Amino acid sequence: MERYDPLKIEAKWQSKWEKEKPFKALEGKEGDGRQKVYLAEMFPYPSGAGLHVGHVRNFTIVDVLTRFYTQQKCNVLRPFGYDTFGLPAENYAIKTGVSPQSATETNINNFRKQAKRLGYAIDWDREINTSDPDYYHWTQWCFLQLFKKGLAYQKESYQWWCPVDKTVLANEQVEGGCCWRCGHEVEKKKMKQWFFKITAYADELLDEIDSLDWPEKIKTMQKNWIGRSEGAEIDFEVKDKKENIKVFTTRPDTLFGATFLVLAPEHPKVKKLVTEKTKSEVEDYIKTAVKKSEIERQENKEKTGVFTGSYAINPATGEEIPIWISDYVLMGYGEGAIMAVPAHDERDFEFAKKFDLEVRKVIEKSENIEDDSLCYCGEGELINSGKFNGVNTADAREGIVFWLESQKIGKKRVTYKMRDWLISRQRYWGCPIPIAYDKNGKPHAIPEDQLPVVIPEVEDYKPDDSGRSALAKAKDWLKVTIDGEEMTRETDTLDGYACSSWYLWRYVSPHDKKHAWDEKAIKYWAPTDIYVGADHAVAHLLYVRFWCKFFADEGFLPFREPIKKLIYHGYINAPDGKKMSKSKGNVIDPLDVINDGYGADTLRTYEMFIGPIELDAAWNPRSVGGVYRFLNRCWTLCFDTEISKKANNIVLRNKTIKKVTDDLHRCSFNTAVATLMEYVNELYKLGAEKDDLVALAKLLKPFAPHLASEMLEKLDSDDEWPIWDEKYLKDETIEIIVQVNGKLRAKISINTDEIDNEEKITALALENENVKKFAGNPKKTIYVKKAHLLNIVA
RNA sequence: GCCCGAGUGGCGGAAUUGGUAUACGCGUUCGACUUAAAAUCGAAUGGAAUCUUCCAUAUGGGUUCAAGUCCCAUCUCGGGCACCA
Repeated sequence: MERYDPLKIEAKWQSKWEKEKPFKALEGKEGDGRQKVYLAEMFPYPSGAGLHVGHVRNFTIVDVLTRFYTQQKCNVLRPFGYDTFGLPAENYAIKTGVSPQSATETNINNFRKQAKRLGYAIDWDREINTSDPDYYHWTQWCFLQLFKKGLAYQKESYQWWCPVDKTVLANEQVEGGCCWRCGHEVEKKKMKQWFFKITAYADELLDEIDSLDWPEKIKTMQKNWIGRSEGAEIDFEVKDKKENIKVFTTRPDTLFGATFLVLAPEHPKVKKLVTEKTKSEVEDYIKTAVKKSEIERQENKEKTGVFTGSYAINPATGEEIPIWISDYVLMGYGEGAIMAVPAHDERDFEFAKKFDLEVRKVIEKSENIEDDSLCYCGEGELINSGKFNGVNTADAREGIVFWLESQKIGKKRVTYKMRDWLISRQRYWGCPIPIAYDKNGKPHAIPEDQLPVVIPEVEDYKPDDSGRSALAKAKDWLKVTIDGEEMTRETDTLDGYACSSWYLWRYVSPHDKKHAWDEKAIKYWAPTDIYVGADHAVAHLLYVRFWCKFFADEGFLPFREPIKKLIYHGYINAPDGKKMSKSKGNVIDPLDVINDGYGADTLRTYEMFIGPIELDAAWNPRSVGGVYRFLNRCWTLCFDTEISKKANNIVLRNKTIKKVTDDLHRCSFNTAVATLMEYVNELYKLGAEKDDLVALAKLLKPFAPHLASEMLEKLDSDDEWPIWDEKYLKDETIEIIVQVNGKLRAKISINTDEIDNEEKITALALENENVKKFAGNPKKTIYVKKAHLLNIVA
């Protein structure tokens, strides 16, 4: 018998697949009558290091499902692409002078080669690359649609700025006060920047989350990120000035307890509130507050602030209350101003204590609540609140807002934590924003027939502190004529997340020269049925939903949610349980595992067996060997004719088919592999007939496609997914579990057709010696047919 | 601080709807084959008592005929958010 030689058979099948392209999605009539299934992974950033084991987990999940549905004769779309814009290629260019264009090409070629070495069932004719002008042409087109509708707009404001990468960052890209790419502390810088108005879809993004077949964890994270809260907007008149201050509060019921106002240091009205006496102190405070980094703010939550010198009138009490400024009030949320109710808000309480401001209690908590703190934030009955005395807080929230509305000094208001999406980047290696400015600095869209705006070649990729990208150095490129008028191009590029916000739709018609996506193809294939990834819970996965809703509104997409089912898998860590990293030297290279002789089938099957898909897992080299032994046993079973002998395993076979099929439907890959291992172990003991081996090869194919193909060839069989027959799922006899008071005391065997004969089963159980010992005096019996179990209560 | 998860042998984990806890794999031990080793095949493997029993699913309580699974409290770990008014 020939030995199992994975490297040899994998080369054979891979070259066959390369030639015959069996994974091409069927188009037109060919696909008729078949169920369409559109699967994708979050496409990779092709780094110079090549595939890592995390990619392999990601791609293999998609591959197992792709093959599972393909074997069921579905019409499957499983494309592949590369997310190529970004800092690493640009930083590499700055360091080495190798252009990002050329480094990207090298890396893509390597990624493609490695993905092919893993035997993935990819439709290679649909490859996309976000830095290809044929692709970003349409990213720019998407931008222009948003621009036309006012959903891409410019705003001058304080933004996160990374002093190392010399670019602004979105809120989602600042992690713990540091740049998500280089880890350096970020600063605030006042700049005019481009934004996408994602907040226009806040409610819909929130409301439709519950309908998605996504992990709860991700749904909760998105809900928290959107952070909807209901409350009121209230006008406070400024004493002796023709000015008023709007505040947002979720607790209008506490209005009578508002003893001062606090404005964010960046609040535009601060200038008008200062007096000769307070001016210099206020200006100093603003200067330090703006300079303060996020880290400093987090580390030191001690309240700081200054009095502006002005007073406002509390509309409920008519009293004068001082107006302060403090950095604990954030400009980006609500109105950037609050009414402080120190008796019923922790933060206001701290501030009042520090600056010796009045604390006025307006809520009496009910007696059964144990809370001795001076600041009570719960519910209760109003006191010191004029005509609202005695009203409970929940009713008062309605009542006071109603009163404010009648006085025209306030109204109901909903706010969100989510901000608009900052998309300008002062970097070279990104999609140019298709905008030009006229002499007055007014932005104009580059006409659609002049797209794509191609990235110009430059000599020096280095960004600087000018706040403009290296594109500004391409002097000729900067000039553009629109409608006969000479203009200057925008030099910012788009956040990479913009490029990945629509690629799932490009895949349906990747070579379309006239449209971002083809109308017919999108109707047939999209939305994506299963999307697999390990990151981007809020950023990418929220942006795709936002663009989907926008393009649905514009009539370009016939659906409002882009991803039906999301599989969010865990990371693979080093054998020591720590994150793999070059500096720690604990990186497992998947290509090494293959080339060490294990082959791609073992690697794939191992990563599916490593543990539940949603959890992190640690690499275990010995377990890789265990999976290799399993595949070896499959080989032996099929090719060693001495072991294969006539046997009757029809029940075992049908049970296995059902279990593996069910497990794949619920994405329980580790137990599917375990079931196949059990099956093989049983066949070793019982002997196998041809049908057993055919079933094995077909069920194994999603995990180990090369080996399974070799087996199917030898067995002269197609690969159509096997179907179990209900009538073969039952053995002739059934084991009944007999418990006494819930404890196992005996097992009795009956004929399967006696399963409903509770009387006989009970009688048999009570005859059992061991049962008699424990249940001499049975009170009642409970028979659970479904569980094959009889419990005797004694 | 707030919001989610999770805690099962020496290890990774299984138990899908409340119904035989520890599937499968690793490791370990023994045996077969071999001059020998590797590979392969077979057997055993939660703990304690020792022949069928007791104790075990982070800890303490509860509901139930029956709890890893449900409820309450506590501890530990992981993730997310973090002055969002």
